Amino acid sequence: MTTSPLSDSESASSFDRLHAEIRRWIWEQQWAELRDVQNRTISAVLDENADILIAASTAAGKTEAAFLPILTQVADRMERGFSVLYVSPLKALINDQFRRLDQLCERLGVEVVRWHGDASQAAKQRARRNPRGLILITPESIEAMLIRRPNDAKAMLGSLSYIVVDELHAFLNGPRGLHLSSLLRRIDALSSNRARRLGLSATIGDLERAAAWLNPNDPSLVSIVEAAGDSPELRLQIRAYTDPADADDVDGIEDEAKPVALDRIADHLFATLRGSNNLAFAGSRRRVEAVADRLRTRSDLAHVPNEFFPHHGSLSKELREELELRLKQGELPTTAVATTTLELGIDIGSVTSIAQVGAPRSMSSLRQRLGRSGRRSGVPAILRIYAREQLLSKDADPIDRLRLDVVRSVAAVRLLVERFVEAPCADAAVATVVLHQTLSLITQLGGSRAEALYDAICGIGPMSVMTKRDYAELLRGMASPEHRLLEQAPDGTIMLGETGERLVASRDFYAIFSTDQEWRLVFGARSLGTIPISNAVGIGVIVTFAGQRWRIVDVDDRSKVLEVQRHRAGRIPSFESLFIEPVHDRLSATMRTVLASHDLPPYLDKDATALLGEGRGAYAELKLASKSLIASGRDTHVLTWRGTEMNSVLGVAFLAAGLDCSILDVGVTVVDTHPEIVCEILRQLAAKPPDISDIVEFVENLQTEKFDEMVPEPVLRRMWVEGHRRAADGLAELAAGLAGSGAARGPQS
DNA sequence: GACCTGCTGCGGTGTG
Repeated sequence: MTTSPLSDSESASSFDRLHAEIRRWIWEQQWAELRDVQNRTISAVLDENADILIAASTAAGKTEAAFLPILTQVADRMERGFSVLYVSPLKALINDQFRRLDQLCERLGVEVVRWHGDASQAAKQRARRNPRGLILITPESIEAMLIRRPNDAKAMLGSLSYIVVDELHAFLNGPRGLHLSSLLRRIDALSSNRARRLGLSATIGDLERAAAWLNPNDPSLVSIVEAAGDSPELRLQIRAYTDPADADDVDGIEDEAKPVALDRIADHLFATLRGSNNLAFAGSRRRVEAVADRLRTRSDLAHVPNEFFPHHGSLSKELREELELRLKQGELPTTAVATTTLELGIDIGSVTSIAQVGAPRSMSSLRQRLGRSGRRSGVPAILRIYAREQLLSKDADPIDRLRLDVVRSVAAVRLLVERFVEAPCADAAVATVVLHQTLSLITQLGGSRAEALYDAICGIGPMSVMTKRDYAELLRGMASPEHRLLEQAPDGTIMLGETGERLVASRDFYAIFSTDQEWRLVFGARSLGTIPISNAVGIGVIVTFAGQRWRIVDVDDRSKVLEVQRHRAGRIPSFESLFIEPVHDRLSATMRTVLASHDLPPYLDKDATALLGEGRGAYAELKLASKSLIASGRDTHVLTWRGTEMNSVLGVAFLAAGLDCSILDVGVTVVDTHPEIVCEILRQLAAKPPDISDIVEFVENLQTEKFDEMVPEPVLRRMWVEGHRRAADGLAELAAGLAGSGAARGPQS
């Protein structure tokens, strides 16, 4: 405590500019020095007046970087109302940050309040009466505050100095980001001075887009503080495993008579990961359960304590928190088998290695996962990818012969080394969010006019893709006798209609995403978690869940509770979903590069090396370097080597031409159609590309978001067009290339 | 052939 914690003069100068009490606090923490991100953010906050985007990898000290200078500026503020609004996508993260900030803030005499659904009502009430200092809140709680207590909201949020958005990358895609972006605009409207915005983010693919999210008025005014990547040494291996050709359920529970790839993957995980802390990412909840079950069985057979536990969104909070605590304390070796639940910022400490079951599909996810390993300096990050392929019969489909799971694993490693991360993409949720925000804003204001509503919600930012004409049509649909969401007074004021009142009053209104109804599994007094309502249940049915096996002993259909007891045998419940995680153009293109090259990466095991060789052999034999169409039985595969977005648009163009098709990761399969015909269609697409407003008529599943069923169909179609325009613009060029390279002969064509 | 996230206000009962 006697020595200065700072080494160079630049640090010293930014350190010296912090509040005296904060400097004392830093000394007491015994920090050796301020990190680079922290120094640069302190200057940006104190010297400039712009919004700030802080992009740095996990555990780089972003929170302190933002809050040390912010607290320096607001510590002595006397004005009523909160000074700083901190928004987080997770309640758990709010609790973590509260623990980190509370002690420092107390020293400064700055109040901090946690404001989310599980936070103390009494503390919220106190803060409502005397709003001061920091408020840590979720988007949904902002929504509730604005519509339930609009007057209090103005007193609390009407004089903010700063808005800090944590995990900004989590808001760049999808409806929740659009929702928050609208809420922040509504907060701006409560105040005469716009609060400065700071975004804290993991490494992201497109800093410009993130800056535009933060400040849609003028992205060029956003200062970007990007941490120099100090990536640790990476040790990696790609291992491959093969399922039998006749396996009917490769993610089911173990059957000794019919072993599948997952059994041998579990053997290797058990032998390699036991005794240390690790994360194994298995993709789906069903596969997480399947892997955790196999690992527990192996522990039982070896008469050793089990140290492998499942972690996913359907497990009860208690079970998840027990596991998170066990990982963080690090006293017992622990491996969590997880979906994406352990990617975001929850504090679980550092782990020895990362296992990835199945080839990665998203580079930003892969990087985020890898960031959990090798966080101490001098310790390497370790990644093992377990690719799964099928034993092929003589008449196998040519696509399967390409060994795309091994190839995608190798491609992902290449992109990891190149530091590629996907940029955020356009999404389909604009109409749902505009409808939701229209109801919400009318409630907040107690009625409004169409023009004012349009300007407030769609005037600027991502929702501006909706035109005034679309908005008028949306309002008419909302007011129609079918929906009765809105009514219009004789003077033109728009108010809530009968159904609108009921919708806004319900507890389910605040969140912009919907959740399916579920069964809750209860063992004695303990809640284990939930499974979708679609699972067939009955007394005597055996399920595998939370890494153990259970027999259903009672079904309460009214409260949707299943009472269970422990059991030996088991079946894994299904968590069905219609959508598949999209693949980016660059990953598909890199897969082709991998197939076309001849290097044998040293990090492949024997089987992966052999399978990569097989895939390359098939690629050469099918002449795919020059050909794009492969006949397969009565079908034709069209290999675009593009991502999911482009393949979807091409698929819709085939539908419009009267052909059935399905979407692949690297192309499209046209069903019951000869390559010559497909080639002819492609030539037509190249010569006279269809208007996207015409082919959208062939898209069937337009209603994908929470309130879409109340949006007029023509509006949904126009929003789809806006979201796919970029891909559609490239359709003619793609089709010309594909038609020009013609057809390869498949084995049985 | 996918994943994740969130929630008000009231009335009832129990406790110090």
